[in-house]
Amino acid sequence: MQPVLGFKDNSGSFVSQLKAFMKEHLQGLLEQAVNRLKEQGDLPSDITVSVRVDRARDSAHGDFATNLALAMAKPTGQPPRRLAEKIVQALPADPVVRKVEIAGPGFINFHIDPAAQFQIVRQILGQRDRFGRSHSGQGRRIHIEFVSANPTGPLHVGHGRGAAYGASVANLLQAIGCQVHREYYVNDAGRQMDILAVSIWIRYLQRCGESLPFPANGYRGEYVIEIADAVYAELADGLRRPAAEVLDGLPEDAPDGDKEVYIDALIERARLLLGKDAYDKVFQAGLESILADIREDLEAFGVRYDEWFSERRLVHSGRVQQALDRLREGGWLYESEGAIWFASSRLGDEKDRVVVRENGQATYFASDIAYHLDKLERGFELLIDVWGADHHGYVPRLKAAMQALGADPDSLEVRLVQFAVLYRGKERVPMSTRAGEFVTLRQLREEVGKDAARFFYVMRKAEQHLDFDLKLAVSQSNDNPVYYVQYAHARVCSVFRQLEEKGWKHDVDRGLECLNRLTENHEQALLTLLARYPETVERAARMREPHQLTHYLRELAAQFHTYYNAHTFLVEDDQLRDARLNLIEAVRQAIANGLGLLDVTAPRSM
RNA sequence: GCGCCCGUAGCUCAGCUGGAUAGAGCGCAGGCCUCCGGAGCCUGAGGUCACAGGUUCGAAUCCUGUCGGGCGCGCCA
Repeated sequence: MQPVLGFKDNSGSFVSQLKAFMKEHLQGLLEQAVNRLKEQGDLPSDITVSVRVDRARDSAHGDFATNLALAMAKPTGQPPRRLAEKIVQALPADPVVRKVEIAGPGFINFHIDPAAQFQIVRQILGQRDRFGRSHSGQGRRIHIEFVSANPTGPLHVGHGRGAAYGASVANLLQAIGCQVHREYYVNDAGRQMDILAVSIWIRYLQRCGESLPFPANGYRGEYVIEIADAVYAELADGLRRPAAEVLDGLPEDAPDGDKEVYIDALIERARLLLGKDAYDKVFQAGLESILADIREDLEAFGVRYDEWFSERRLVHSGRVQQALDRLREGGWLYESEGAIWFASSRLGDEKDRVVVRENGQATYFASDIAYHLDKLERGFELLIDVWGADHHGYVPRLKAAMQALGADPDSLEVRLVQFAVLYRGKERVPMSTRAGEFVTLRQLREEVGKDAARFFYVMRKAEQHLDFDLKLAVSQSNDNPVYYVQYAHARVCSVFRQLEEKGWKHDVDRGLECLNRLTENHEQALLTLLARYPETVERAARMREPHQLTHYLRELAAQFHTYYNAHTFLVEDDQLRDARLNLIEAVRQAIANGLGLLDVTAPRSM
């Protein structure tokens, strides 16, 4: 492997490409300086400091800066500027560091040798699609669960953000060398599924010609009718029962009665009249059809899972019972008012929670505890759950459960995603989930396309409310960030097509040898920006903030467009030309890699 | 009432876990340009970082309180 930077580390071997972040290199130098001062007795040997190097915001402050001296001033009782002087004196000589300055209250500013900046181009062209990936995650096994919408209907736009966010975070973690397991928890065991089954059956009966009302609490979507039709096509009148028998003696439905009581009674009636096998057939038809739809939808959205985990399987395997037993052994369960409670308030929750209802049925929370225990037992070190922000009240109880089961509460990390509000220009798009008239994720995708949807969804911090402008997302203008970034990529490709038309050839090696021809301000700016890509991926992954990557890509694209407008790449001077082509090819590669992590395509032409 | 999240330029938002003169895009004002790919480029105005205290060398960032907005607070999932 060719060294990226021409410096050597302590052991005298070349610093490997993957570790060759300038920041880390400077940190190393500073640590050496501190150690040297400790040996000399200029610093107390028991002092521990974490050396941090940041990029300078202002180029007048050089390229990198550290506040080390400021941070050490207090513990050592020495004035920061004096400390800074000592540190600078103790700093080992290094070829890439051109100048070190002390500024302001005691900052140490590093000026990097411009020649070292060129090496990023060599690195990118060498690493190609591996550029920006690292091993800092050390193969840590991470489980990430996201979307996990009930399979009672198609995904809507509210799920879209969780999907885009979860998938991007998963990609980022994988990029820094974590072993990531993506999972969808299929809630196929709860009462909601029975409501779906019964909704389908009623539609089916209507299809058969029975005249009976649709339950107020049933699922009203068009898809329910389609599933009912499919059942009818397969079984004809096989599941038909007279309306009078179905409705006989049922309690009053809303508005006069209680719709919850009514639907539960209707479920019981369906079970009774159909028998277990036939009822399961309807249930299964609904589940399979909707799950298939969700899968296909997500697939087209660029989201893939390693596993679709069935709640029903979990329940049938006895895992819920096991989890409850374990809690009981730990003394966390007690009985009250006929129900069994988990004493979560002892672990920070605001009140205790029911795990087994008065009617003997385990709650959703109980199976969720079992599910998370199962994840841990599968050997994952970190569990990341991505939830809608409306579920935030649920976090303390699940954390409490983790703790009661003997797990480190930090092994569960819940990421809350705020809702997105859709706009068309200035106009807000109405989204009423209740009436079944919601905007589906599929509709969104059809309107703005997968790429724009994925990008827009993660453009903001997850905990920030998102205004999603559909009109902007489809516009072919520089105001549209996706278009702007993709366009930069296509533009590079276009330059290479132009090159061919002119009958010239791109000599990469010659370009690499002539990188020092890249002396323009625009070129220098691009080089520093490119060098920031790996750090950006690293930080975005560590902080679970894909929006940092979208912002970076926008910046890189903007810088490229500026460069494009200021300078001609296809010049007669072939050395300069090849150097510039290498630079823009590096830009293209960084954009392609970044977009790839967001599952957004990088088009060669638009 | 309690809890979680948010409050930064006219608008939409960044701000690298406490650093130097708080940034970008759009919009606005002025001036150039027609170039490899669709209009671009440069300059400028615009801020009490919601408010008030506190922590310290140093706060948009951390702590407390107040105000404003969003969302939760089931033996639903």
